[in-house]
Amino acid sequence: MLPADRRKRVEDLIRSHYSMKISDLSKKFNVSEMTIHRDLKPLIDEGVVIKTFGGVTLTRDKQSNETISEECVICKSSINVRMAYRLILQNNKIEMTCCAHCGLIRHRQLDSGVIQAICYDFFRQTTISAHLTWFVMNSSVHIGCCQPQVLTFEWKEHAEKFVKGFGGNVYSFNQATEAVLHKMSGCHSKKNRL
Amino acid sequence: MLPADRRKRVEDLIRSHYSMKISDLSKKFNVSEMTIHRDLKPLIDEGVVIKTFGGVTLTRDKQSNETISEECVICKSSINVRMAYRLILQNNKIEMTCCAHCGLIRHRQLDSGVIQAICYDFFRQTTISAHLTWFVMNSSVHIGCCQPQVLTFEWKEHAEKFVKGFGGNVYSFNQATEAVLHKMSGCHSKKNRL
DNA sequence: TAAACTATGTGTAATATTGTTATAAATAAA
DNA sequence: TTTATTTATAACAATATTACACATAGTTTA
Repeated sequence: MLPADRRKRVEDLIRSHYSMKISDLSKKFNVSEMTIHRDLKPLIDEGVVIKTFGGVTLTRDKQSNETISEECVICKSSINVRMAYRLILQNNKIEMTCCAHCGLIRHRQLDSGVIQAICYDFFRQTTISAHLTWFVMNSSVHIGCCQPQVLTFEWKEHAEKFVKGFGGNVYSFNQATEAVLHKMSGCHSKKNRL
Repeated sequence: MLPADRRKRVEDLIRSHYSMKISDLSKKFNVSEMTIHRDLKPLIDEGVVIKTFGGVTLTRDKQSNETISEECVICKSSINVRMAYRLILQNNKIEMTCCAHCGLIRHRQLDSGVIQAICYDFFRQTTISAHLTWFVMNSSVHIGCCQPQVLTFEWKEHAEKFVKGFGGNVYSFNQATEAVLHKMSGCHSKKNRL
């Protein structure tokens, strides 16, 4: 491998891993650690990485880089923003659940403690106030989040057409809350996520 | 072999391999390394390639690689990963388009330069090889990406049920490629994104 | 034919890369 | 704390690569 290619790949590796050990990079490319140190020199000068004892780290702010993976307050699984349900509380805190299923449960739990709740259109990912959202349950599509699955739509038309294709029922906010609680026989199944 | 032919082939080799070692080129064409250096001179002056110690590298790919650009290579809009279409190229580079619409166009452009292409299930966001994907066009749902809109599904059943609810047609990879090109009357509309 | 030009190879000095060593610094262990 | 281990840095040497000058062979042109 050409030196230039190795240097590029070293940089790519650090960028994708956030931090790397010098010894690992040395083994990976089958060169001495001194060579890795030398490969790193320009990146350090540019301010791209900083050296730690035994390794290198991206200088970029860790927070802004890593996906601050929050977990669902109900089922504790990691959250895919696309399906998320957000609850804005009286104490100005914001809670997030992995999907409308957990969201409706949490919403019912906190009840009047919730000032506002928002979810996202399943198709277009637009933001919708939960009270104006159309919920689809019992369809034949399984996204891989919680069961019974609850999908959210901004437009009733979309929800109804979805049901036409994939089965299930369309609910308003209040109907959906009741339906979820009714369906749940006391337990909450935590499924694998994407 | 005529010098001019060799020079052409040297350039082609670099273009297809992204980077090459001077020593390998020298052996391949049975000329001295000095001759290869001289063959490279005009390419360097043109800015097509740059020399690294022991080899040459394409300059343009370095650009697209350094600025890991998250914009669609076709329509230049920012990319929502959910809809993205990824093209893995022969030179190990990866290109990304904002949606299957742009993806199919790019795939057709590069043709055999594409080793593999992947897209994501519209519902579950699972990864699918483009050749095995089912494409839905002309449905009544508009996501806000490019028109004519192309949605991608892993399962034919999902695609068909989607069409049942939202109209449109289901296409295989080859059919979709043709359909997109046929629909496009020579222009590519750049639409607002989410 | 002779001059001019092109293509190519060779030799050499300058430069780049790399690994090894020794020494200093940082960290871990006692 | 002190000691041991690991890592970093600098200096050196070996090797690889490059750029340049020059020589040679072939081709074109007047």
